[in-house]
Amino acid sequence: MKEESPENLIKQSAKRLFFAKGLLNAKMHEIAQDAGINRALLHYYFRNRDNLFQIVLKEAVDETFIRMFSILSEDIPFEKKIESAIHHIINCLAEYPFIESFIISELNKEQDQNLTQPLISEGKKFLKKFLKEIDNYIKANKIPHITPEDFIVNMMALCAYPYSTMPIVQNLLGLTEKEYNIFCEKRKTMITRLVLMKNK
Amino acid sequence: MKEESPENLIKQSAKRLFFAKGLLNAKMHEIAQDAGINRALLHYYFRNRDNLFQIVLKEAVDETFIRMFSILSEDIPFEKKIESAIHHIINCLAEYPFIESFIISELNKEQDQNLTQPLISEGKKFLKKFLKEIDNYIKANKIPHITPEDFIVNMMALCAYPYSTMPIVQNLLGLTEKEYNIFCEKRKTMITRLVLMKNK
Amino acid sequence: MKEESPENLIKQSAKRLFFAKGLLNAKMHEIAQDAGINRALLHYYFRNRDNLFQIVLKEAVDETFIRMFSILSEDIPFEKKIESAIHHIINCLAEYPFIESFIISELNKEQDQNLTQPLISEGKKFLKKFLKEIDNYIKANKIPHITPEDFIVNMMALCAYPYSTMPIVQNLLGLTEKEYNIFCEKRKTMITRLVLMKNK
Amino acid sequence: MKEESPENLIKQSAKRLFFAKGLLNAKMHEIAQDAGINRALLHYYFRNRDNLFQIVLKEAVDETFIRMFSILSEDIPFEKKIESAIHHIINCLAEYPFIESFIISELNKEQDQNLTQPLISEGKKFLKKFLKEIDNYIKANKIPHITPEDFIVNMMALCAYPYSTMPIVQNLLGLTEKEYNIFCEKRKTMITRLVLMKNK
DNA sequence: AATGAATGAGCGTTCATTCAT
DNA sequence: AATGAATGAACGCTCATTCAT
Repeated sequence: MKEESPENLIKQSAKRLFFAKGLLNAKMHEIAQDAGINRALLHYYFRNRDNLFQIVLKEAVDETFIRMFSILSEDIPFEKKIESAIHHIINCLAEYPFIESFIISELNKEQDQNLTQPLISEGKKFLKKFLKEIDNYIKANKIPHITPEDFIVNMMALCAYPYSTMPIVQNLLGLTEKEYNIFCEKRKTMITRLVLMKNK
Repeated sequence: MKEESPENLIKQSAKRLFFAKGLLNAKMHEIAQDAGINRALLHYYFRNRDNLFQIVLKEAVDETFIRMFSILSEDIPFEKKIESAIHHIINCLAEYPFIESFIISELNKEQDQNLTQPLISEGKKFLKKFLKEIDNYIKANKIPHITPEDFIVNMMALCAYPYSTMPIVQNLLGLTEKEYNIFCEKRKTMITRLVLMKNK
Repeated sequence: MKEESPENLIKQSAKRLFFAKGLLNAKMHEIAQDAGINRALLHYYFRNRDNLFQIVLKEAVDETFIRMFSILSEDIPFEKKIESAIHHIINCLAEYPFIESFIISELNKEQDQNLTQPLISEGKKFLKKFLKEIDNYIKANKIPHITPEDFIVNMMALCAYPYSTMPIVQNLLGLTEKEYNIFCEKRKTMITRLVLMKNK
Repeated sequence: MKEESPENLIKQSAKRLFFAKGLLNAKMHEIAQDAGINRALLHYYFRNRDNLFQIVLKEAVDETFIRMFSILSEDIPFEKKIESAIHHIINCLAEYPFIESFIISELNKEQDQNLTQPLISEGKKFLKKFLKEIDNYIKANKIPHITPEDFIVNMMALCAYPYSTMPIVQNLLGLTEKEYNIFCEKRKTMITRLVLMKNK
């Protein structure tokens, strides 16, 4: 497999620590250790910390959010798209539960906003069209009290929250990691019904 | 006022940086600077970083989550309690949007689990009773496809998500800080209706 | 004495290593060690390496070269000024033999030219007037084959060379450090006579 | 041509960076890059940095200083020899202006004194004889106030100084690189007259 | 109570050097 | 002979913490 190359090993380790284990401030030496390589080799391949950030973040954002925008922009029935997007986003979050936390945490450091520039600009472009589409659905189905903005925030919230809060909620509910993943997985259909108001 | 004491100034600054501004890894010197005092004085009052963490975290957890448990344990009609809790949690998050992110981020460092010990144990005790109460409500109102666990996760998710993701979502929706706060505020009633399935 | 303050100790050590011992690339830890203090304290007082460079270099340049410009700009007889300047520059070089080497070495790294900006601009302004003064002297005394530019380069060369090359020349001439300093000191009058062409 | 061999390419690059461009602390990677070869190949041919130093330094010292000793030891009229030596040393310095700076800089690091051992021992042997020859010339021509030691230091100083200080002096005099080289070149005859006291 | 000064541990990064091919 | 990959040692710098006053 091509996965064995040091570049990929490093990127996998970085993603695992940043996005999967939630070590938002993982040290270079931790990443190197996780990848089973020397600290200096990390710089040999990725120059510096920021560069490694940008690369793994871009890949992860493309796979999850940009892909979600793409799914929701397809020319298929609205309800189908929503279901598909919910499945996609939950599948992604099951792999990288802390990706949103990481992005937010980086943003709050207020350094190079460039990191999320693509995500924001792509997202705005996408939203402009999509909010209208939601509005049509809301009116057509006479869904009360919910704005298009609420609709999309609700959808994301219901998907993402149990992942980003996993360390606490899993514990509170007294579930094993496996059981908790099943719990989150089952929510796919529940969330779809809830946001589309198909409560029968 | 008691607020002027250095202890309180420091705690306020720590909470502001950690929970309000989302600087999850704020440096001691930043906190001292924000409080307008000397870096060494910080250690004089709070010994070390971890100790400061514990103290401000305990206070914040008591004010938000323990208080929420308390509200939801009161002996008043279920729907009233839910509405009250939603108001409470959103009010708290409006002040400290990143408190959950902070807790999770600290937990992922896997050091002293003691930090959230009280939150977890209190929470488990509370949940044991409350999940049954939800179950009763679900059956009584014939709400389909939703488990008690879903019910509470949904409630929290719909409240918390727009706060923890504020830096992105506010930007994506093209709202000012003020407009975004109003947007979140308005969600109170929407969320109440949604989780209680009062869609009329 | 005020010399005992850590700032001054550090600056003295930096000057000693850079300008006196000729360790043009002295490490921060060497300077700290020479000053008898902690490595981190160096940054406490001088922020970073470049800042320390700038400060000690500016002080040394002001004391030696800017002062020389000042002496040679005084309104006293030409021959007196030359004699005075030669004494001044040799006295300075006796303390910091490698100051010129340091400046050149830094310049060749081609980073912040700002370091020597003041020296250059002050020097140009000074030279414009002074070259004319030399020209008058050359013509008045009918000194043959020497341009004003040669005159000043010769003067500096005769003073500076034995200092910048001390480690070799002292050894070649088989002199102790003390003897070599006396040798250089004695050159003051010889150089004065030579550049002024007073060979009687 | 033999010049194309990697060894020679590397040596040329090292000399260019060390002696011509004045990058006294040029990195191995800069030398390799300048030579258009791999960083590892540099070690293949020259083992380590110190070894490369020794080799290029020995070659340069032989070409300039040992050769100068040789010229000044020839059995021809004193004044002829001086003139010839001045021409030789200035020609050498025009190619490698910073060779003396490099030697001194290395010496000040106080590691292997072996580097300049040959230069020193050859020089001492040469000087022993030559100082007497100068002394004879001084007495024969009744040159006042100048010792044989001064004589030779003056000669070297007047030749070398404008080269080692080129980055500053060229700038101060407001000359282009070409103009400055001509300026230094013209000094040959002036220096010859000055040290031999032929001021007519 | 309050502060400037001081320190040790650690982090990101560079660099000469070596290894494997 | 030649090169990409890999490593250990060191360097500049930061930061939490302590000391002295």
